[in-house]
Amino acid sequence: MQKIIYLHYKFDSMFSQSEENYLKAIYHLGITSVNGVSTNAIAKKLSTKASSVTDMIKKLADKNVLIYKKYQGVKLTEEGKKTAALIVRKHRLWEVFLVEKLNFNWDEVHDVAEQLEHIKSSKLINEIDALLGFPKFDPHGDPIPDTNGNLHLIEKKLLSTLHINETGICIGVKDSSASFLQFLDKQQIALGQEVEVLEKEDFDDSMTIKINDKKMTVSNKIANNLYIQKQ
Amino acid sequence: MQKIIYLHYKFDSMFSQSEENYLKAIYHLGITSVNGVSTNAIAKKLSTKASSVTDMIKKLADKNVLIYKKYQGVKLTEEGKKTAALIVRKHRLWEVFLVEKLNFNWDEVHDVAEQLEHIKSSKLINEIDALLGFPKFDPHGDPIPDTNGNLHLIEKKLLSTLHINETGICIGVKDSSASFLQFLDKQQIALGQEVEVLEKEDFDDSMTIKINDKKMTVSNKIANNLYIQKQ
DNA sequence: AATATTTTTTAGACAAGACTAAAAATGTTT
DNA sequence: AAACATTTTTAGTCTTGTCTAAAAAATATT
Repeated sequence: MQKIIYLHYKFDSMFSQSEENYLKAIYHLGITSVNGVSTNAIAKKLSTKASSVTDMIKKLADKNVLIYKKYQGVKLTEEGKKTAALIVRKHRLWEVFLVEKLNFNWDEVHDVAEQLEHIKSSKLINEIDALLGFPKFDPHGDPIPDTNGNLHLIEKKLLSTLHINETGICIGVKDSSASFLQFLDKQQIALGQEVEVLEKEDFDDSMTIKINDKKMTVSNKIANNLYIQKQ
Repeated sequence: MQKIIYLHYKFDSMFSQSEENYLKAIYHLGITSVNGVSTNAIAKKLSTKASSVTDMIKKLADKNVLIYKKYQGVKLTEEGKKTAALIVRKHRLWEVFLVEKLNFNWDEVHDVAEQLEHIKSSKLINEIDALLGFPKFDPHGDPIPDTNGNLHLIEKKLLSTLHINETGICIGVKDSSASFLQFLDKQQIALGQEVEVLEKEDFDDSMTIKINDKKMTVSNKIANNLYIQKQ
């Protein structure tokens, strides 16, 4: 008599930290494009070499989280998308936790969340979610995928695309580098504030806006990195 | 003209996850003995092979966190002790966090804390410490080292060493395996409860105690794993 | 003190993940 | 379509951390 043992491979997660980082990078890169994600794009995103990427995507293809045809780039499978989304979920929930509960500023959370996102415990992340009151967005305005990896996309435009007299609410940043976030802090620009476009300068694409009841001029680079929800 | 670059190796931590696990194991094993910690003891603690241990302790000796002489076992240096103590600090603070803030039971925290203890961010752990109100003990009654790695030892005895009519307070467990902790839960024995020894049985070293105003008989195995603070 | 046993170390191998350099495929020009 | 440029892959190497098997040292036993 022999007992059959069912291996529950999907118990929590079967991916190494490195594999998770690749999945997340491909997920982020693939979200915009309909085509496959190129080896070089992945290498650039992860600050690694194309040859290392080729090695890893072969491994991930064997694990059925992505489709790989030589020289054709890669595409995540449904399983791959879900796995990646759940890592993103963890990352963003930890960011909210750090800001809401531990007095981190929004420019300090990234590196720590980058580590915390790899902690394997579904109870842990669900309890964090509950502790925070099931937030739907992280401190940079990015949406938090639900427990199934689905995310509720919200309509948003870059500030730079608004026309004169249009108004909206500042709901996110495209560039979430510490330097940009610190710049916004200095200018007292924060998410949730109301914005109105007063003037646009053709010469350098700068624009004059009223934000938080203060009038100010922002460069195109700034306007290109602030997401606005149209009212 | 050449700029001199000072490398701040001590920034946060220069140890790999594996190195940290070895340091912690040696720290725990060395706390009791005055002699060095043997290769085999480390291998057993980490469920690895003696040959792997030899490799690693050579590397750690090169990094000046321990003293190693062939066939003589190892001893942590002051730097090694501090490094290890700070990992233990993180582990125990995370355990408190999980129990106090995330509804974990004391028998569920170990594996998750084992992962969380490797997160590198001094701000993170200090904020967790503050959020918890600077606790001095973890959920199993073990002391939490301070930011310098020092720990305040408290006088405690095993329940098994108490004599008839002696009383005390249950303040910790020696064995913190899930099965022992679940057993205590079932018996409604918890830290903080008052204990009085009513009877001791010479035959099997079991003892009858009054705990939490309930009379019960506990085996020697139990009494050997419960720490009592004498009143 | 000699032998047996246990512990520890060495030597060599392996897997994961990264790298360099060169080859192959694809894309772009003219 | 041929030549050039870019991207991607392959082949081989390296590091970290692990392992097995065998050798060496320390400890225990007779």
